[in-house]
Amino acid sequence: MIRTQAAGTLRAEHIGHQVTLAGWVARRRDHGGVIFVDLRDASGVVQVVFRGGSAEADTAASAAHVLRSEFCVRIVGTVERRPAGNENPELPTGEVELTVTELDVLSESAPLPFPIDEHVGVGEEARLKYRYLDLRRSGPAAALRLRSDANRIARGVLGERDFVEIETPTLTRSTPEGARDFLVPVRLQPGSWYALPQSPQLFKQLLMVAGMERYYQIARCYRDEDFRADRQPEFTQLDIEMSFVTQDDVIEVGEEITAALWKELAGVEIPRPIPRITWHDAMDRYGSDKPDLRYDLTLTELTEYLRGTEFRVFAGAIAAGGYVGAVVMPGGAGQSRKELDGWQDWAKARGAKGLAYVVFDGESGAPKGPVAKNLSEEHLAGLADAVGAKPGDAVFFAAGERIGAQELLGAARQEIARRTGLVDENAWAFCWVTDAPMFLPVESSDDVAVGSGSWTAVHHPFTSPTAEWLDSFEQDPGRALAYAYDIVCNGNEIGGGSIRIHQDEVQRRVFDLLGITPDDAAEKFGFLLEAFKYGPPPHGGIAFGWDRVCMLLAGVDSIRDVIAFPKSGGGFDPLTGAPTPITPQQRREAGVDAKPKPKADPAQ
RNA sequence: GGUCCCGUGGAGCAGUUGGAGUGCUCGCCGCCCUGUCAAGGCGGAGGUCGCGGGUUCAAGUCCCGUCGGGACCGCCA
Repeated sequence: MIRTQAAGTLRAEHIGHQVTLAGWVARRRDHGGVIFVDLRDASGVVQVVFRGGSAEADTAASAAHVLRSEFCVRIVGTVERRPAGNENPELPTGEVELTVTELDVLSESAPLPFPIDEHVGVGEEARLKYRYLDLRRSGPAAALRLRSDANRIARGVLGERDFVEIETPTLTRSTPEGARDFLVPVRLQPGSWYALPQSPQLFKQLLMVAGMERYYQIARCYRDEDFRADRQPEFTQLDIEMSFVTQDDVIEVGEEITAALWKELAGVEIPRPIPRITWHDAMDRYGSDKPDLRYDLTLTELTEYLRGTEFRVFAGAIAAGGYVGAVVMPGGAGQSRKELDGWQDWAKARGAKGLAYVVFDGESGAPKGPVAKNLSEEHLAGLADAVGAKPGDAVFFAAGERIGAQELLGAARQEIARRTGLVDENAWAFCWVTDAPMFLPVESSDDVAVGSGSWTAVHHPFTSPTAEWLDSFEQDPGRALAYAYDIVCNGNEIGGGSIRIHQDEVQRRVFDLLGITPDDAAEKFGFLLEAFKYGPPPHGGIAFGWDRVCMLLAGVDSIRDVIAFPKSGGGFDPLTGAPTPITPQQRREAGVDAKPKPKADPAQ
């Protein structure tokens, strides 16, 4: 090593020691006769002092005048106690300083594109283009170190429980998650393409057939869909699969990992067991399959209460077998007309027709507003009680197809919480959402979901129905439930999984309902079905959205902050400039334009 | 594919109903300075106001288009 100590580790006990440090010039304070430099390395910062005195110290001091921000230097000196009154209690090393006898400039730094300074905000574009400089800052660096700790903790929990860490291919076939695939041309077989895995789903099931019994992997996954603050097309899962388990067993492991992470990295003891709510209850009460339970606000269904109303918006939904519901905005009656109109724009931006509302007068409690005029005396009289509103509150309504209307109210619930400060930013609220429906009706024609039936798998087509529905899911697919579960933290889905189908006959019936013919199935997942002929064990698993988990633990707003080199919205990497066009020769060699030769698929 | 917000020296921001010369803080360069720690003092350099078009006597400001970034919807566990 070219240094004897790490800068941030120097303490009073080192006083008198001659040490060699190496790091970067974080800041210099040149007083002419004495120069202070804050020397930073990965461990922290220590103040070094250039002062004349001896021949070599004079040489170092005069050389120090040319030091600039982020010069990389090696420094030899003596650790000394700072003069009385000059200690800096803000710094862990603030009791001491290094008096320099030798300075060696290892490399110089050009003027920086932005300051490497804790208290200066820098735009994300600049940060990502010079991410290596951004990561010299303590905040961004800490986020990556936290992620490393999370990996270590998860490996520890799983290792203790005899899980086997196994890597699976990234050049493979399409997997059944239902997102768009990234495709890779294959030079050796022009016209044929690999897909990058959307998850290791099929491989981890094969590993169960292989008798590994307990598998995990910190796996890179690829889905060619649009970006969000919590979504990149290239992301990481902590992927887990177990044999001979029930849903409760998987949930127990999931809680163990979650509890360990939050205990060590957030200093929080998560109360266990983590509460469970069924998917349908979550939709009914919170209008979301990933409810934020940091606040209490719930939805109220009014379908029965308002039956018989003449207000066309509600009557139409009820007549069509739909749903009418409401959510209260505490104190919402105090909003101006403009603010209430703003909610209409908010709803329209989400694709809704609008957001009907009634406000209750702050003193009389009398219902007011355009919708109130359309409701009968009776309906108005009992409304406040029905939805749990007090004088001074506002109530928003949604009507229409059940899930769609509930989701609108769920989004309104969140927005209400945000605007009225209901969210406790220091709270951690976890829950499991269980008993997800197996199927949803296929609506949009551009759905890339597998199969051509009128139903699509909510999770993926290998998800097992619950015991109650095992024999009967075909009879009422819309109500059939699956052993599928998500873990939710503060309104973020941080993980999800299911018990898989391991019986041939059940799998065939599910494919049948999804409109996947035996030929389709053989073509898409033939290798899996083949494997399942050879004594597949009952199995199930879970995958954590690792970027989101780290984002929450780091207390940041975007997964970009916990990814070393993230991409920006258009799939563009501001640092490398990827993606780039390819040369004609690359195009030729890659076989991008080649037609596949018809041939027998050896996987069948 | 859609909605909203942003784009002004290297960084972060201000710039009013369109009105003379685009301003501030930090950084950068030079000089001074022996106890600072987001050091201080003096001086200096650095700008196609993202780009293109339009309205106007006059555009950083208004309009249209376009590019880039961000948030959201669609899409996606």
